[in-house]
Order: sequence, then structure tokens, then C-alpha cells
Amino acid sequence: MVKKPFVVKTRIAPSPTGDFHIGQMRTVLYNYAYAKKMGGVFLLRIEDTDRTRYVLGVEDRIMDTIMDFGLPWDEGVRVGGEYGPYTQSQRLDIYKKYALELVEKGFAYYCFCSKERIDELRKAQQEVHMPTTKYDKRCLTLSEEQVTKNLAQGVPYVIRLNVPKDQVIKFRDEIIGDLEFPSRDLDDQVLLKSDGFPTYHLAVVVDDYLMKVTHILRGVDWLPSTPKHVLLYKAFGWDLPIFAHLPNLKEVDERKKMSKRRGSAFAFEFLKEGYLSEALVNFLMFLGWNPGGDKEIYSLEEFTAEFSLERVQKTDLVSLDRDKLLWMNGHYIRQLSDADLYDKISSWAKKWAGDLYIGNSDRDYIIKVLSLIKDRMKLLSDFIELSSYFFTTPQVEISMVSSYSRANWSKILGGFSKIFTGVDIKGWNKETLEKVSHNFIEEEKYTNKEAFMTLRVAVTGSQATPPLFDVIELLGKDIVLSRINTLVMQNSI
RNA sequence: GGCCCCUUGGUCAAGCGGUUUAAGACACCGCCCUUUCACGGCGGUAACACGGGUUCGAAUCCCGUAGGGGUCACCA
Repeated sequence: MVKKPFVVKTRIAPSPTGDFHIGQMRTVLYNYAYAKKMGGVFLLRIEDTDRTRYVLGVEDRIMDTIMDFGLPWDEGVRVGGEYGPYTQSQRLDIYKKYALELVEKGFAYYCFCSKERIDELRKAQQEVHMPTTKYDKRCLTLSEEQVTKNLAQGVPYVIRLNVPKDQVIKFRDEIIGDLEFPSRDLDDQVLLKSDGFPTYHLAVVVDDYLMKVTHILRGVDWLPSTPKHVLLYKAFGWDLPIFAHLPNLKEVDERKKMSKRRGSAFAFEFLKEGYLSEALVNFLMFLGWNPGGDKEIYSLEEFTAEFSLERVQKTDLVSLDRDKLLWMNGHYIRQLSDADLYDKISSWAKKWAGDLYIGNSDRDYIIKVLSLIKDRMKLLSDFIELSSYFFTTPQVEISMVSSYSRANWSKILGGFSKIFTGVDIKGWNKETLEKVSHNFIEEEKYTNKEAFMTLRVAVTGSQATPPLFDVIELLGKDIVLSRINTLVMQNSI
């Protein structure tokens, strides 16, 4: 028999109780990167042991979003593997078996206490200001006959972890360091619920062991329950995995961590708003990690090569700076070729914005539009607003057209109309147009600003556009003249 | 409240005892480019929570204080 080599395996274990938020995606990214860096395996498991909060369909949406971020897993739900099934609700018999093993060994026990008794207990403890609300181990004193009798009679039960009184639980966190927790502060955690489902604590330990997960990278909010897990590993006689707790994310203006129970910031929403997955991934990697140098534009491949636990920030909370994300997205958009940007926008539109008119317009024309507005785009969705006058006749406010010229604005436009009419369709390019326009302005003694801004607004309906003659060249003679003439005629009526 | 973790500019953060009059990026402000808006270029404002130690020397090590966060479910 050949001994299997040690393979690093990380995992992400979404719970289908709500959509993934962006912070969870950061955790996915780190798990993905660490596995790749170590030549290991990245696993995805669905933890659906809470049937009261279960949301139908959300697990597929979560997995789709992870794929949309470009972080595919090697083993688990959808892709399979030799340690499945990878959905916890399909592993109930496994958890029960291990729970019973613990009962047998004396590390766990049956508890028949009612919800009411537990509530009363908690209330009483609070009244005397007990440090923590804990179960009083009453059912631990039940005789074996009593337990057998209760089980035979079908009395509802849970299985609780029998936490030793005075033990110091020690473990090492790769990011935070060596940690010690007194066991007396721990509750006799329920391991198996009365509905036969395991709690997170039992399921996660059993599955991570059976699925041979070697590294557990998760949010620092899990740190306080890690001692319980350590206790379980010890009770089973299993080696501990490597723990690494990552800083949580928060919004800049908030003080508390993001969570799916605190509204928005769902990962898919960023895609919907028009962020590129490459930019999101680049942004996310720096939320809790950095390479130490000045470089901060990183591809996923570069990140994967450089990522290390030693360089993960030890702090508790990291802010998600949307200004910087927006800047970074603009940076990524600018780096795209016009054709690639076209592809990105068109698939974005297909998925999130209906088909738009982009589907019906000429691809080459749209690509030319993109070359003009690309530097001004920060989100894919900006395309809609920035490009509208290239596709539809703008609503032009007369007050806006007239606001630049001391002289009669319609006289200016009339002049442009006349000289543009004289430009041959074959010579309709920005160099020629610019030249004749400047001649006209000089002769009539208009200032550049009054003439060109009036023209700009007349043609585009907007005060802020790409360079005027690029726009005019691209729109073409017919459209430009028609827009100008419409205004001139309106005024003369 | 108990337990645990954390603390460099508005934000992400570099720094791991002397090379620091504390990098870089975003944001902000100013200038340049410019017929507008962007992009780009140049420059600027802005930080080691506080108090004790240790040391020739501390943002960096130790202790305390303060502040913040996390967690304490038959939720994950």
C-alpha cells in the first residue's frame, strides 16, 4: 500500500440561510488561494443543518456567484469527490453515529430537558448575575435505566457535549498565535438536535475530519467556538487541523461587522451594479492581506502565488472602502481593449439589465463609442448613461444651450449648420471639422468656449462629453445636422 | 456582564529595536493638461490611543489604562 502524500485541503462551507455577502467571498478567495498556492485542494460543502432558516434556492445562487467571481472548487457539491456526500443534510446518519460514539466514551450525554426548563434556568442564572448562561448538567446525573426508559418511551432528547470543568484548552491560530481558553467558560453545547440534525459544531468537526480538511480559514467571529471544536477533536482522538482566523469586514461608516442579517452588501449585487470580477477579486485580496510592497494591482494568479497566512492582518475589523473599489474597477475597465469591454458589457447587460439596445446596435459602432467613453466609466452600468446620445436623440434644454453665449446661440448654431453642410461626407472627420470650425469662430469673433459649449450641448444634450469633434465625427453628418437644425428651427418659430 | 481578540492618517495599510524628519494606494485639496467631463502628470493636508517600564535607542518588546470588536442558541 502506497502512503498518500500530505495534501493541503481548504474549504468553504456556505449555509443556505441567505445570500453570500462580500466578506464571505473574501474568505472564499483566501481559501481558494491558499489551496492553490500549496498545490492542494479547495472544497465546497453545503451546511444546511438549520431547517428553520433554510432558504430555498439560495445555495445554487451562492455557488453561481462564487463561480462568477472566478473561484471554482475542486471537490464538493456539483463536482463530487471521494468523501461525499457534500451536503450535510444527506449525512445525518454519520453525525448520529459519531454523537453516539461520544456518548459511549463519556464525552457526551443525552439530555431530555424541555425548552421551558432551559429558558427558566437561563432566567434564574441571569437574576443572580451568573457570568454566563450555561446548562446545569442535570441530565448527566440520569441513571442508565432512566435514559434507556426515556429513549424507549420516545421522550425528545438532544445530545450534549460533556465539557470538563477545569481544563485549559490550548490551540494555535496561524494568524493570531497561541491561545488558551478555560473550559469552565464553555457551555455543554448541544451536538445533536432533537430533530436528529447535528449542530454546526458537531457537523463541522466530523466533516472536516472525514473530508480530510487540513486548514480552516474562517472569520474571526468563529474564534470563541474553536475551543469547543478542539474538545471534540480530542474526544474523538483526531489530530487538530490548522486554524487561521481572518479579520471580518465592515462598511466604512459602520462599527460592526457585516453579516447577512444586517442588510445588503451581497456579493452578487456588486456584479449587478457593474463591477468586474477581476476588480472585485483584486480589491478583496487586500482586505486583510498585503504583499508588503507598493504593487497593488494583482491578478488572481499573482495573488495565488504570493498569498501567505503570515501576511494576513491580525486586526479584528477591516473596512470595505467603496471609493477605492470604484477607482479600481475604473482602472480595470481602462485596461480592457474596446472589444473586450464590449463583451463584458454585453454579458453584463444580458444577465442584469435586460438586453438593452446594445443587443440591437451595430457592434463596430458600439466599440467606437466605447473608445470614447471608456476613460469615463467606473462601472459597466455607466455605459447606459454615458452613451445615451450616441443611440437616441437627446432631450436638449434650451436654457442649457443658451447659457454659454452672450450672443444669439441660434446664430452660432446656424453658422455651424452652414459650415458643416459644406463639409463633404468623405471629409467628415474630426481634423477637417475642427479646422473649419475654428475658421468660422475666428471670423465671427466667438470665443472657443461659447461656441463649442453651445455646439456640444446642442448635439449631445450634455455639458460633459468626450472631445467634441470625436463625438461629432462618430455621430455622422446626418445626425449632427439634424440635431442642430431642429434647435435652430424651434427657435425661429 | 463573563470569556476572547484587536488598536499606525478619513479608508486599506508598509513598518517586525537604529536605514523613519513613519512608505504606498483610495478619498480630499491645489496646480498642469483642456472648448466640457474624464484620463494622465506634479504637489499638498493628514497617523504610531494614553501612561508606565525594558533598552544607548521603541510605532516596533513588557505591564497597566482607555477605546473598539467578537462571542456567550436545539443559528451558522
